[in-house]
Amino acid sequence: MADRMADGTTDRLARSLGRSPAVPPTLADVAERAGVSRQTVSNAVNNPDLLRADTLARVQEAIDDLGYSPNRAARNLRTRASHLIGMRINPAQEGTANATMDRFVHSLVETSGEAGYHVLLFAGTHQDPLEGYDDLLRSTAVDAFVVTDTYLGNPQAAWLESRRAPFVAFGRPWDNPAATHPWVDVDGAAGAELATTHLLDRGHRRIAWIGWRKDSFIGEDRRAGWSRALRSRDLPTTGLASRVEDTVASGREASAVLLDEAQPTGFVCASDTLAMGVLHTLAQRGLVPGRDVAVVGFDDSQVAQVVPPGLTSVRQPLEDVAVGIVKALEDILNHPSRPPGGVLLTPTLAVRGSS
Amino acid sequence: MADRMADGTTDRLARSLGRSPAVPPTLADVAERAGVSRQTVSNAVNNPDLLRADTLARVQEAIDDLGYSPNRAARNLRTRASHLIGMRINPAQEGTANATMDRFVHSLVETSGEAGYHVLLFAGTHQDPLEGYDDLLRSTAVDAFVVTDTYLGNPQAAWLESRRAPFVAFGRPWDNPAATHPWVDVDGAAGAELATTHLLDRGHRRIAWIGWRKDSFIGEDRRAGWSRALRSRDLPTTGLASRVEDTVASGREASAVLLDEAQPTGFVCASDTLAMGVLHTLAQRGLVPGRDVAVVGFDDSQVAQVVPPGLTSVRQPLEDVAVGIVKALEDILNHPSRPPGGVLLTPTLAVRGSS
DNA sequence: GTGAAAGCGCTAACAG
DNA sequence: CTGTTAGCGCTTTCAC
Repeated sequence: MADRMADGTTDRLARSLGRSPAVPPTLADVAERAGVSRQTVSNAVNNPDLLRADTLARVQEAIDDLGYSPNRAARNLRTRASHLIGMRINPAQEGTANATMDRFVHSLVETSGEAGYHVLLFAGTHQDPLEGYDDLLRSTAVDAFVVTDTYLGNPQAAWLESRRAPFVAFGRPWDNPAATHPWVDVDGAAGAELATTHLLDRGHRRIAWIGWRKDSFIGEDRRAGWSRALRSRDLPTTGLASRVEDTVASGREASAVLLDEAQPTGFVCASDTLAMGVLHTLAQRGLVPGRDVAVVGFDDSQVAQVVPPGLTSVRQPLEDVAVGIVKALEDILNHPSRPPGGVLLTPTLAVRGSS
Repeated sequence: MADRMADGTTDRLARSLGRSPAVPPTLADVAERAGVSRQTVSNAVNNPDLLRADTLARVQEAIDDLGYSPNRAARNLRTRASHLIGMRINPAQEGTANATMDRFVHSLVETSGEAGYHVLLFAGTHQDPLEGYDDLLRSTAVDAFVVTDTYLGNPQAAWLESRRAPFVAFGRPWDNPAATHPWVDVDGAAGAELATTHLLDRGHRRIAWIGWRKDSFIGEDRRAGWSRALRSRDLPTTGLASRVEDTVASGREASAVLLDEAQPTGFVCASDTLAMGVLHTLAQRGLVPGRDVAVVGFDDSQVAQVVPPGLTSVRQPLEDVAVGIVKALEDILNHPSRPPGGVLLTPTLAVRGSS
């Protein structure tokens, strides 16, 4: 011990000769300065209640003077926790209006930061949905994952469950009702119903739907909201729906066909991308959105916000999603026994010039 | 040592009774299974050349069997490196077309992943530009930072330099030519010149500029490209430039005034957000972008890509920026002595219907 | 309330 | 080429 102290002091000396905190101070440095043991400093940081007020003050002063912050690696090693949340991001989709995930990342970073967690991003490809998770898990680099693309029917959830890895999903376990992980999702049917009802309130009676292919759970969910709203007023849906790929071109083509064959006065779309396709068709035909034909998108992307004359769009409460996910994360991390549940949030409608 | 071995064996037993890799295997587990020392396993992972081929194969087999991956916390503690790159993200800007940073994050995550680094995101506010950096630095949570909003004249760069913290900036040190940190940037003047020349080639002679306020280094740089292109052909710039805030409304108002007072046939804008403002004005006046008036934006946002009839826009090579930044990061981390430099990349033009 | 001892899992340095 | 020793900085018992 005496040896170590001596070495420590020498280190201090060497460090103070250097310019800046190139080598950060350690617990031992603080202890020495405050004239207490290392454990006392640790307690001052982690269990301040255990210290006498005057001791705490003295230690705190030393901490401030030295600019001490506990070394994460050491703490992580000891506590077997990294306070890092892993999240995989897929390549950015160009040529679409989709930016939900980017907006969500912002919310997640802010919310988890308040809870003392940082977000670790890793890359993934659509080819191998499991890529990246395994390594991070085995090397105990993260405490938990946030899984976001459950809608693809991806196997991450099942795989993570089998590895007993803590995670929370943004999105319901559509294809696995027996799933036991916590999740947070937004009620897409309610969103589409909100959008459709909005158009009904504006006097529209023939309202078309442009959505995704039938194998998309989310797409079918949103579509159900549209048909529910129309049926509740005994209005027709036949011939008014189209299921296409999520591209601007598909939205453009689908809306052209619908306009010709079904004469709708309004469109509700499963995404802003598809809604932009509708705007393309209207522009081509010299029709003015909001005056001649009403259009509503989904996700309230930046595109919806800035395109003239403004695209009315269903807005997912991503901030609340992040809050719910972080809450669920803390739950499973701190109370592993507690049974996990799901949370379904309700979207709102951002009304703009297109309706 | 014998004690420890015995304990280790007991641990193994306990673990194997559990279902899954709830407790990941350690170096010692692999060593025991392969019948070698722990150090040999470490070498197999980090310096495979040091091992004889047959030993390596045996160790590798044990590693695979056990699904071993080195514990990051332990490795980080020992090597004093986290292989984490910190990056601060500001709150998402709603109501604008700006998404450069989101696109950049994707590229950075992918590129740094290939180099063995993960990206740690932390939140920040415009209020305190230093918030978050200090703690991460002192707790040695990250090996380096990527600083992105140098354009605000923010003090991070100077502060990080004074703390001798490794970092690379996306953006030139405009306000500090003496800066000694590496940086990567995109030549905004070249981009605006490219855009302006494009309109000149299409026959336009009166080309207006809508840019940012004079205190924006980036804005002035881009503006210089516009005026350079016009002056080189002896064309007028007087009365054709406007400096406003980066909002759609400002772009709308500025373009309306310019249209009335200077009769431009084309607009080059410092951002897609401003360009969208121009599209608003055109829509209001029944003018068709690309036919009646040409518009070019900056950043090639999703908005530019999907808005009818497509917004021509200067595209920053963010993938190359990320590659350059990661390269610089590896340089300063592995060769701290090597003098850092700056890299200036040239943007391209994505031509669409608006021109 | 405070202090001493132990050890998380790994790798750098050296010994064989 | 392989094994032994030591210790990164911290927190968790457990004495005092």
